[in-house]
Amino acid sequence: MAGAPDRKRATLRDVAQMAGVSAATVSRVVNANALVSEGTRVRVQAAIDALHFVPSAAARSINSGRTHVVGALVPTLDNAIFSRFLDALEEGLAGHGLSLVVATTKDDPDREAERARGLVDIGVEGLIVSGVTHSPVLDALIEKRELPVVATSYFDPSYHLPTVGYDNESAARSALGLLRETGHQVIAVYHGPSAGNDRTRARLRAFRNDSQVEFRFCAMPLDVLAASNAARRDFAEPSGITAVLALSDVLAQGALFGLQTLGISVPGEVSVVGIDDLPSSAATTPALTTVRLPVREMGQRAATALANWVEDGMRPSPERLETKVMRPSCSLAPVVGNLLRR
Amino acid sequence: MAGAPDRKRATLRDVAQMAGVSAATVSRVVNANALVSEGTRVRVQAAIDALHFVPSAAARSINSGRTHVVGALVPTLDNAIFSRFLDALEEGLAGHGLSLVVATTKDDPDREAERARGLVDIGVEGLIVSGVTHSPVLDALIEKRELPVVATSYFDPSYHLPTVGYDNESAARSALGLLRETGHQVIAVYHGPSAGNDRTRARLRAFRNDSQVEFRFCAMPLDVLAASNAARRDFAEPSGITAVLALSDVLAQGALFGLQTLGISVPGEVSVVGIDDLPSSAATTPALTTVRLPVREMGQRAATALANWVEDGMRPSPERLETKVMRPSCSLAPVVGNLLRR
DNA sequence: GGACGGAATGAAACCGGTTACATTAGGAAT
DNA sequence: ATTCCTAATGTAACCGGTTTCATTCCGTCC
Repeated sequence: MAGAPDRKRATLRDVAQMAGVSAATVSRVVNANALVSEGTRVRVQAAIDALHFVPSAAARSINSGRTHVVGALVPTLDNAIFSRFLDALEEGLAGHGLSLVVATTKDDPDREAERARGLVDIGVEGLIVSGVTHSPVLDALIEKRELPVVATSYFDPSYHLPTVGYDNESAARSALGLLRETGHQVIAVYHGPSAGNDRTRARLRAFRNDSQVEFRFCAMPLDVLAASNAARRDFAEPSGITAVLALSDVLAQGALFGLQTLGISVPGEVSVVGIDDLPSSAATTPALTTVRLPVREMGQRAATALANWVEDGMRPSPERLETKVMRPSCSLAPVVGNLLRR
Repeated sequence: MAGAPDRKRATLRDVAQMAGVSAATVSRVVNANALVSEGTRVRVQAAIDALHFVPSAAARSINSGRTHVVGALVPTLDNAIFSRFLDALEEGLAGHGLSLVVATTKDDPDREAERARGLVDIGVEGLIVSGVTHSPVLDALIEKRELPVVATSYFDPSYHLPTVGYDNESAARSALGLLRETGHQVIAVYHGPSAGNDRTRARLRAFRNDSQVEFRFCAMPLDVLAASNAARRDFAEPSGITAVLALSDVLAQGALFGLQTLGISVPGEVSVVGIDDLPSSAATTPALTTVRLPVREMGQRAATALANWVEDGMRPSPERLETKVMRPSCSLAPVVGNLLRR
């Protein structure tokens, strides 16, 4: 509304001059320091308002050495499991007075390192990363700055950074266990890209050396339609497969939808098991049998761990979060039933 | 691994001293300035490496006046529609050399204002907000700092901030139009909380003053299970309702799942229409009829608009993004069919 | 051999705050 | 009235970079 006079933003000294006091006094007023008389405070505040003065964050942090910002590197936001995690993480960090900068890596270690460099350049005080496989460039950067970094979605107490997460292999083994107990012998394993994603690779390790069960591995993009199409392909004609084990719920839901399109009953004819436990997995018909990954809790724990490290220099201990089988019988049936039908 | 000698982080002058040069020269080396001899450069670089020197972001931005950080205020990350938007936004901003800080508002204007204050305190150069209804505190803050702010998920060229978004009322009207054309006269409208959410309120305006159709409004938390339960309640016994119009796909999916649980055929007996077009909405059986909101594009456009404003001072013009009816016949059927059955 | 020009470097001011320390004034205590 | 203490405020250094301008050194040209 005003003309063009105030081109540059007002500084603390501008305010001081207008109020007829010293810079120190203005600083005191801004920081609610008690040692300012009421009269002065009012006068200074008037000048602050008149000049639209807002203190510079950069100038502040140059003194305190703090930015109150931490960064998170996640594969993508376009997957409910990460966004839930971030939702909890953001909330937890805010509770500690920290802000969260996000950067997506698309599961590419080089891109991750590049983004991490960007985050460090803007002054993050700590970092959240996913998994334990990272570019040497990133490791060097972390070491160079002695940057507090917490690795999530993975539990490995021997890793050189503290991990806050679950055991991916064991989660997959839980899912597999359900299928074995109920007699399934030919299982389609649906999973997302494993290159650049050590969580997926860890889950895949649950299927090594198994002489009793035959696995049909099927990699696909991590999206519902891809899994639906895969199921439509795999079950178009009899194949002997009696179950789909999806390494993430997005794919399990897709498989379920694809089977429904084919008119194949779940769990009557084919069993479906997932990993994640997305909110929507409880609502499908039938509800999905899945292994719950406690991502909300992981977000809170990671927030606290990183916040304490950043604020008090307390390097956190690794934390293992328990996974849990949800709705074990909803989309899962003994194989006898399936065999009878197909 | 080293002992405890280097407690404080190395500064530019530490490097200068070790390399036996002036601070200015170190600065030149760090910034790849051409006017440094090869020998000096090597010597300085060695000192930088030895001391693990990383320049301070704060000290940098105090000179440039730039932080290269912008903030986004969204209701929640725990909804695919926002996280997709942020995914695109983050990517777009990164392309302009800007980092993104996220803060969640839970649709509470006070919390929004408080978080905005936090973002300004850490030095964001611009802001992305959702909708056009904000706390006066936030408006004052924006005006005071002359902060570039783009409002999204809403289109209103008369709003005092530039909007990049779609017309919510018209999106809801499109959905309603589909149901009217096919003869539905008693429609359940499922929607999330409208307090603090002007997008929802705008969508609800599409249902005013309609003498031909009877609406049964039903507010619920924005989550699949809530909608599933609502449907199970509403359709447990004949009610005359022939269609569910959900103001967001999460609820439409929930309604679909709930109906399936009851054994009610969609669209044979009841039609379901949503708004959003989540990726998973294309995969359900039947696929959901829905009004697509171009949130990815909105993220890109908002990123460009804000980036140009921040970088070049070019205040963007409002941008209207088109919504589009998707899969008009999948979960929608003429009412004759429904009437015959119920 | 002296003047000139450009490359390499340094000294110091500066950015916008914070803060340790000095100074002043006014009231209480003696 | 003198002394002492404290509240209120100012002065100036400082944080860690960037940048302007001055300076030095050297090769070149006349």
